[in-house]
Amino acid sequence: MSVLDLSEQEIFRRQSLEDLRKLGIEPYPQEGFEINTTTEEILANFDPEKKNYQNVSIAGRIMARRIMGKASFCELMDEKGRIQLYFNRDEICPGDDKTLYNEVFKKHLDIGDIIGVKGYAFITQVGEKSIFVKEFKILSKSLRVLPIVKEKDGVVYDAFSDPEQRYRQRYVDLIVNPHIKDVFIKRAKIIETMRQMFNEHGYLEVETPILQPIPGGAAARPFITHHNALNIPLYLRIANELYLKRLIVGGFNGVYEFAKDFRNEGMDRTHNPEFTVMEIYVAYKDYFWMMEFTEKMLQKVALAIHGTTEVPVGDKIINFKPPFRRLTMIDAIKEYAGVDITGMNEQQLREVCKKLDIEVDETFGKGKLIDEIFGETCEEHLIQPTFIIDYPIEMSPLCKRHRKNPELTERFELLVNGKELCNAYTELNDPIDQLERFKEQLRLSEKGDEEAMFIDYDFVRALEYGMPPCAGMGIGIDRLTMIMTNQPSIQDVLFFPQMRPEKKIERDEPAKFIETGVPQEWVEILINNGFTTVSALKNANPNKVHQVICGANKKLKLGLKNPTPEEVRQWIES
RNA sequence: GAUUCAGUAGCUCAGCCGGUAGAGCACAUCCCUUUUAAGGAUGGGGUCCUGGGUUCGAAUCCCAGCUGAAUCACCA
Repeated sequence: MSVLDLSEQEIFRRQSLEDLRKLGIEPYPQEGFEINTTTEEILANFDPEKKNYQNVSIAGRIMARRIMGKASFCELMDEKGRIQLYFNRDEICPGDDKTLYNEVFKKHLDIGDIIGVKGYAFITQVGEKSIFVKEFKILSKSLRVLPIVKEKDGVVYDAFSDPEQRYRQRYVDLIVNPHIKDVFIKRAKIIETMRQMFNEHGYLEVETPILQPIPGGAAARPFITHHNALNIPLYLRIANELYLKRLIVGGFNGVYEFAKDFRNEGMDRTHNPEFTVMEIYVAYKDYFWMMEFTEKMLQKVALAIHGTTEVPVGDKIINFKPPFRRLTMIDAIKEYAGVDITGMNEQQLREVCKKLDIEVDETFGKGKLIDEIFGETCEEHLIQPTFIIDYPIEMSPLCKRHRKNPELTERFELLVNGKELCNAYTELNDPIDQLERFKEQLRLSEKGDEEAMFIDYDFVRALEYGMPPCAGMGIGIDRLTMIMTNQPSIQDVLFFPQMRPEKKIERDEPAKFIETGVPQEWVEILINNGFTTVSALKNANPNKVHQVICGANKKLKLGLKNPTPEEVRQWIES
């Protein structure tokens, strides 16, 4: 990296780094730094009358500096919060040599540097709990300038708010917007709460393949990759359902997995190509049992995060207190679209769509038509948690037929805030029916449905050995976190959401320019004026190049002797 | 994929009926012994996203592109 690529401030910081080394101070020391408390504990518990916290050792990042002659204040931020540090020249440097304060502290420390300090807690004249620093140690020098966010009386100044930069450089976001951490702490708590509940029931947490030869268990386009040693294609899983059910065949009564799934589809506020789903399968249960289990689970999660079942989401309050409303899909359509679709055939359903002004495709079968009607007319109304039950059979190839109506399946989805949160079935364990359903999917696929499922013969074989009756449920952890933390976008509940790659500027070494005949003094000027590669220079108009570099020479007052246009032509044509 | 908006200093943004590029914070030098969005003085720092066009002259107007955001559409 050339010095010209650095901002002035970055150059100053690199200079400080050198100066520190010259003073015998290693800016990146090997040894650790013992800490014995946190900013949070001191601020919460320090009491001058008790004379506690008189020997503290803490470490963190410098987030603000106020220097005034012999005394200075810094703000130190650790994982838990910020506390003010008080530096006094004669305390830091008791002898005659004031270098440590005047040079090291005042000149070579910057906002963003990580330091360790030892000292005692006290209260300043203005009444702020602070640390009186007796010693400090540089633990890591920061060479980049942090965006500085200031705050007074709850008003934030110069917030670091550009979403692109926040997501691309999440580490900076977490430093300067520490409240972002809360979302992720809550996310971990949500998962912990669920895991604890499952374990109490005696269910086993398992891991199943992410690289799968057949991407099964859902309808979605997969990511494809290749295994060299076996010379076969492999898919990143779109779901783990079929593997978990194999384990139920194998004799476990309950298995669950927090799984990263991958789908090669669009990205938006509620979709990221990789996302987390929790799936759980419990033997000898049906979907009614699973609804109650799901209600209890969500109630526990809401209580763990909010201490109440009432959760604020946007301008709404969502109440996770069981029991949740249960509504069949047909009744939902009756209620919100005002149409009774009971017993309708495909043609009649098409007419309903037309009447309701719902766009449909020729390839849609009955199931998809009903799903469209439901999606268009009902979803947005289902704000409070609502189980939508008994889906048409065409949409649910892994779900058991309804015990009373063979056109339907024993499936429920839980809708919250107008969005699907959970999906669950009484699982299909009839191997012959399962094979038929897979074959129907194959027909849909041949008809052009890109998301129709593949046939997994090994899974059918497993069912042929016998799977106990079983209920299964999947829940989107990212969406659950969005609801529980009141975040409108999936990007805000993922540390590192998928982004387009950053544009890289191609660049040749200066030596390559010199090889083609460009005098050394002009190389950086060319690079800085957009001719970053030799080939870019070769493709340029010689007159333009001449004008640009002569212009730069004049503008930057470099005092170089301008080359003749003929010389420039030779660089380019050589 | 469609529409709208945005891209100017390290950060937040102003300038946009064309005429030498601005502020606050941050940074540098100096002053200041308890300050707190510390303060005072001085100073440095910009391919005004990129490429074309109009023009004597473009950050500003026009066209195209890139990147991002919002809304909508699509997607179990």
